[in-house]
Amino acid sequence: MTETELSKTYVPQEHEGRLYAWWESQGYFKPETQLAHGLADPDGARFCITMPPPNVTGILHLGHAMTAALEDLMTRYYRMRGFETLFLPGSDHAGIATQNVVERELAKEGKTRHDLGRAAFVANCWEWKAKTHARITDQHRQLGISCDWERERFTLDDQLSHAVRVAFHTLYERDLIYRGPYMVNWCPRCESAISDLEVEPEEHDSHLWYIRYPVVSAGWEGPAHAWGSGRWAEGATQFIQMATTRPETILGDTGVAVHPEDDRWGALVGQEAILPALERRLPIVGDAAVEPEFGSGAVKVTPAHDPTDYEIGQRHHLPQVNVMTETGFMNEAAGPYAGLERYACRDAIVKDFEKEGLLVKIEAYHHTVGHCQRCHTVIEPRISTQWFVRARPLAEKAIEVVRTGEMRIIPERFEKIFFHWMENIRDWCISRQLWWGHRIPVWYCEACDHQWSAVEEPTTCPVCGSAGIRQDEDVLDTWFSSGLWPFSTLGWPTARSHDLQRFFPTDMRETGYDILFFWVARETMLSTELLGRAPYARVYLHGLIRNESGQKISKSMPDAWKYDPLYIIEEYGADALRYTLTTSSTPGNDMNLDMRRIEGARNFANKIWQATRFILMNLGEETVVPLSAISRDSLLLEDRWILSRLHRLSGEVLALMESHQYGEAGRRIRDFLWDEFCDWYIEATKVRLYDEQVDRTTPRAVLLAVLEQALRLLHPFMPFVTEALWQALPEQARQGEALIIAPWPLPDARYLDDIAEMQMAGLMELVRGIRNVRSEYDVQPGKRIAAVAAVGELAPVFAARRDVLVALARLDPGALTIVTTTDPLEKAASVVSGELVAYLPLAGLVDLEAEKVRLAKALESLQGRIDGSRARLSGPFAERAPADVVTRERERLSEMEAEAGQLREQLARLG
RNA sequence: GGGCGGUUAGCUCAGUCGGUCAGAGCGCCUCCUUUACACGGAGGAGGUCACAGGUUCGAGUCCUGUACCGCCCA
Repeated sequence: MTETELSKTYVPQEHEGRLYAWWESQGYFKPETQLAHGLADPDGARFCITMPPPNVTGILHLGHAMTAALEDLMTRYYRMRGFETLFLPGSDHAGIATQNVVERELAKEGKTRHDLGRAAFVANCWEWKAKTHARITDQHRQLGISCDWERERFTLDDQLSHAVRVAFHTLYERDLIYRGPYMVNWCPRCESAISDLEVEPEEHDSHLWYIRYPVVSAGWEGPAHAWGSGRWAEGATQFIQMATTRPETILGDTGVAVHPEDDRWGALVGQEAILPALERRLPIVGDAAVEPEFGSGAVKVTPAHDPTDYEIGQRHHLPQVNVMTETGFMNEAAGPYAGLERYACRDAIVKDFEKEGLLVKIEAYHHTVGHCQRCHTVIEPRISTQWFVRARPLAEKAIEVVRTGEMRIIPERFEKIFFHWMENIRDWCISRQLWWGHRIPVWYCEACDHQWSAVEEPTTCPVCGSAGIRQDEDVLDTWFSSGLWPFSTLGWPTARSHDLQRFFPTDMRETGYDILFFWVARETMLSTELLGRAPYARVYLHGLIRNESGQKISKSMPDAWKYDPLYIIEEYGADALRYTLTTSSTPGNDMNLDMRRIEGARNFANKIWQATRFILMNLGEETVVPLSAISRDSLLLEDRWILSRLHRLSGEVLALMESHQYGEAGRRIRDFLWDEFCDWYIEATKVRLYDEQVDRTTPRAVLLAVLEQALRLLHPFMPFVTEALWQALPEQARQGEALIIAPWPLPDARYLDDIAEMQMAGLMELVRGIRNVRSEYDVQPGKRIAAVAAVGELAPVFAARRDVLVALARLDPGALTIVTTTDPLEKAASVVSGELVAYLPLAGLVDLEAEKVRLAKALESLQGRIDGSRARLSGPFAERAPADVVTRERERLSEMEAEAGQLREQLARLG
């Protein structure tokens, strides 16, 4: 796979598809291939990431792209480092979400899942999964991720389902899973329980209804007239007043509670109120949980429909009366309101209270209401028999692995958040009244009532032998199966599975901080409990991606299409998107994605494309000589400089990658390639490349070597363009058959050259100064001008590279004098940089007055800095600051003083 | 109510042992179609690093408080 010619600009679409197909067909994404090529040692270091499985409900968004970009960045880095690397992809069945989507599709045909029956409905879900899964996979391929598709997993795969059963069974046997009737969060639309985490609190403007119930007294034993007659409470002499945000729950009231020491109501404790409409007798109880400050100081108690009331009810043995159906309608217990939808009932009951004179007032009230994360329906607290995981013992182990550092979270501050959540954890409701998912592996015997959990499908009751057994109808929370992901995907519970032994515990979990509790916490708890180890060594959390105005990107936004990863890839290329995502933010912080940054990244890809084109078209006819075959003596200043800079960069990038500072690493690589390699080194080599009289082998070798190594450094950030360019390089300039499996460039200290860097810095400073003066005097860009450079001990160095100076500063080669020192020239503009000076006798162009002003201004600003530096050095700084810092400051001062001296001299000359 | 994050050039963002750190990209101004690149090159303008204290020889960088924005938990 080689190319002979590069197109005029980089067109991502021409390369991405074919390169990805080629990589995949060559098996480069597989650890086995690395071993077969001798690129990794089966007993050596390894690196493994399991991909956070996307939901099969829809399409990938930028958050997924972020995850994919970062994971693949790490994967490619470690693969090149020679670690045996596995990036394992997969997807998630997303119980509620998928079921909702499929139900919505059915609803279009006017059907419900009950019309189809369980088996047919699940079959429908599988069809949906097949479609969306294909789309998601295609998107991941377009992003260019190098995951091992042959190891792809899905949470409902046989093996993973087996893992779920083993996990459930194990926890069940350890008494870490139990079943019972408790207050849960119920979604009336999903008709299922959901966990605490799946409830999203949201603020609402609502009302506080102040109502009153008549209290039984000597003169009034109860209503004598029908509810709705307007005379229901006639004759009552005493009322207890309270406030509620949910009038429909009145029908489930089984008591009234007041604070025992409340002045207003305390005396009523022990008496009874009559529940309007239903005429149930409600004991008035004293309970310290009642806040005397809130509302009227008395509260109605609805144990079956409110968590707090549930507690109060438990304390005072109040009955639990459920007045609603699973779908949020009032049931027969609601008496005259049975059959009404819960909010219709609210309106009706308020109206009736008003009619009966029991509505005291209505106040506007702002409060938070829980909503279903998946369908946004208002959650109804409900007593329901569900399965739970005892979270506390699991949480303790999860806390432990983070405390000991076995698992570290990046950024570190999330460890505190993790601890806080774990320390206050509540039992996890894991049963869902759905059809799409892992059915709970518990069976009940009709004959003897035995209940047991099993891994293998039983046919008879193990106690009485009856064949009359039935499996629990419910399915498990999706997060229960995804909580097993880092090991179920590697073969657990088969302990001797090769992948499990080789790759577990895994090395990295990359995901958004928004699912730290949902997923990372569950994975950690299940892994520590079931395998006794943290599931991974590191958790790297990225932030949320918003649009450039900081708004959360949602499907309903009119310009949502602009933030579709596929659209961005089509428009700018996958590399541009990936580079932007990996270099524009820091872990744990949200990011406002600005398309201009993506455009800049695209431009960068094109820039290195152009640089490579330039190099390739200047290689000449002769065979390319690799840098290793070039004598060190033939390296000139700029060669030594760029090689030194490259190896310094390699060292910095290595340190940054190892400390997970990927963004900074990517930016440094860009800065090197664009600002140093392209703007200075390539420009400097033109002197030699365009001269047939000189040695062109050396610059060609250096250009190729530096480019090749820089492409390797950049590859994890921009895999496609770097591979495309690398393939275009002559074989002598690269090792191996593909950049994706090329060795990671490690710094070589032999190339570090402080002297060359210092000398080149001087040359560059002088060139910048000359360009500046040219610009200020409006010298035509093409015009070559004369110069006298007085550069002290650098004179021989500059003299040796005078061609470079001439080319970069556009000097007249016949009129350049390089000397150690010289008297200032008259009628010349001067350039001063430290001790280096250049005089530009711009005949006819130099306005002496303007030049004086210009130099005086420069001197003034310099003098300010000199004064500051002197003041520091004469103060306590000189004694208290570290020696090297003081030394550096002294050097800086003397350099500035030298420069000031030069400026004064020149000013004096100008009069 | 508790906790956390953010506030750096017009815009989007970097700045991890406190000492050329005041930066990048885009935008803006001037010039340039020079045989890699106008998805470009050269030069330039632009910020009291939210505010107030404190620690220190020295603070965008550490501490305390305040304001505004946002998030999480209860």
